[in-house]
This record gives sequence, structure tokens and C-alpha cells, in this order.
Amino acid sequence: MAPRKNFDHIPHGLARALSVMGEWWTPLVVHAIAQGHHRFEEIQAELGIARNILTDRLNTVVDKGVVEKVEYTQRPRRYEYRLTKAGLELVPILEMLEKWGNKWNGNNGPDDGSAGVPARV
Amino acid sequence: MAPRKNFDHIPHGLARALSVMGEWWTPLVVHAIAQGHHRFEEIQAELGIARNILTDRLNTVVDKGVVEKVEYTQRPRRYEYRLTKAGLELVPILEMLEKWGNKWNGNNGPDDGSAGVPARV
DNA sequence: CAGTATCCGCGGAGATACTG
DNA sequence: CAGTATCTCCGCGGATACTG
Repeated sequence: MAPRKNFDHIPHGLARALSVMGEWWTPLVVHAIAQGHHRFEEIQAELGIARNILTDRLNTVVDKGVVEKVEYTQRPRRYEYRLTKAGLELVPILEMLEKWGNKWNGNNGPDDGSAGVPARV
Repeated sequence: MAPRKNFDHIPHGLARALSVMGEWWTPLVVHAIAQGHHRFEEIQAELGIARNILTDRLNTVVDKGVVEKVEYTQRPRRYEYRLTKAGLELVPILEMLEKWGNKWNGNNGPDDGSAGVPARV
């Protein structure tokens, strides 16, 4: 059934948080914004995400209350994206995740060190 | 293209970590194991995940070096799943995520409080 | 009990072209 | 510059039946 599942029986906000993570671009977008990339093209260039998807993720993230649009000129209506409080609080978590990712680069090797996945990508 | 993307230009372990998160069941599986559910059926029952997907996620997670299979009887070869060091280090992060999810229950409401996503499902 | 095998739907993501 | 609109691909996930 893919996301949007019935998480009810899972007694965790984790599931809720993961409904955000389900779209794996979302945290990257949040991270990019946290890095100071506030405009559409900036984020797009930074991440190399498809434009339509970026629009979509931005909506998601605004919807979730993690990011808000701030008008920065109104002649041609232009917005930039800023983290909300919720978004800001997500950042350190993303950073921990990042550190974790760097440390165990997708693989730790149970005990021999040879082990699995040699960087799938 | 979905996961397995070319994350190379994204200078973060975050992307790496997210390749694990891409499958949104993965963290839930890790969490379930951390909770003390070490056997297939336990995890399956706990999460309500489809069996084939569970097999798949379990493989992913073993592959990533987050979980390891431990044989607990060899007459009928039976394994249980235990977190590796990498897996253990992931747990507190999941917990932060969980707290975050609980706090901002998928929405904070930019300023009105009515806002978005009222539990999509 | 612990998986494996099939079949299928949905939606996330990519590429690209177009608009204000 | 900041999106929107289309179209397609494909992998995640669900359901279910089968095997050791």
C-alpha cells in the first residue's frame, strides 16, 4: 500500500516522522534550506532534484509545517523557503543521521570488516 | 528514478543514511528489534508488515550492517535478528525522530493552527 | 515457525516542455 | 527566475499461496 498506511497500531511518533521521511527527498530539502539555500533554483541546483519533484516536496514540507514560504518580492510574487520551529528542530536530527551515515558508510562489517554493500551507488 | 540515485554530488552522509531510510519500513524494523522483537513472526506481528516485505527489509538491514542474523537453533536453521553496533547507534536517532514526530504531530500550523495534513489516512 | 514466490497497484521520482 | 504540466518508469509495499 505504500506510505499513507495505517500506522495506528504502531504506537510511535516514529511512524509519523517517517511519513515525512517516506519521501526521501524531503529531509534533503530541509537540510539544503538549513544550509542557507532558500530559493527554488538554489535548492534545485544544490540537490539536482527534478523541478516538479522539488515543487512537490516543498509543498509537502510546507504542508507538514516544517518549512514556510516567505514572500520576498511581490511584484512578481516570489517566495523563499524558511524553516519553521519544527523544521529547525529537525536539523540536529538530520545532522546526527548524517554523521551516522558517514561513520558507517552504509556498512560496518559484522566483525570481519569485509562485509556487504560496497556503496550501492 | 527513485532511490539508488546518484547521490554523488550531494556531499553528505545524509544521503547515505537516507538510502536506508528510503524504505520507510526499515527504521521501523530496526526500532522493533531494538524493542526486543528478534524473531521474524514477532516483528511481523508487531508491525503488521507484509511477510515478503519484511524478508526484504531484513535483508536490506542486514546488508547495510545494521542488523545481523544470529542462529539460535540449527536443527531447523533458525535465525533471530540483533542490532549491530551501527544499528545500536541508530536507535537514539530514531528515538529523537520519534519524539519530534510526537511533538509536531506531522503539523505545527504555520501560525493559525488549523493547517495541513489531518492524518492523510 | 520462518521464510520464498507471484502478482499487482500506487505513488515517488525523472525528463522535459511550457507559462507567468 | 519560479514554478506547472505531462508522461513514463520502477521500486516499495500489500495480499496471498506455497515450501522446508
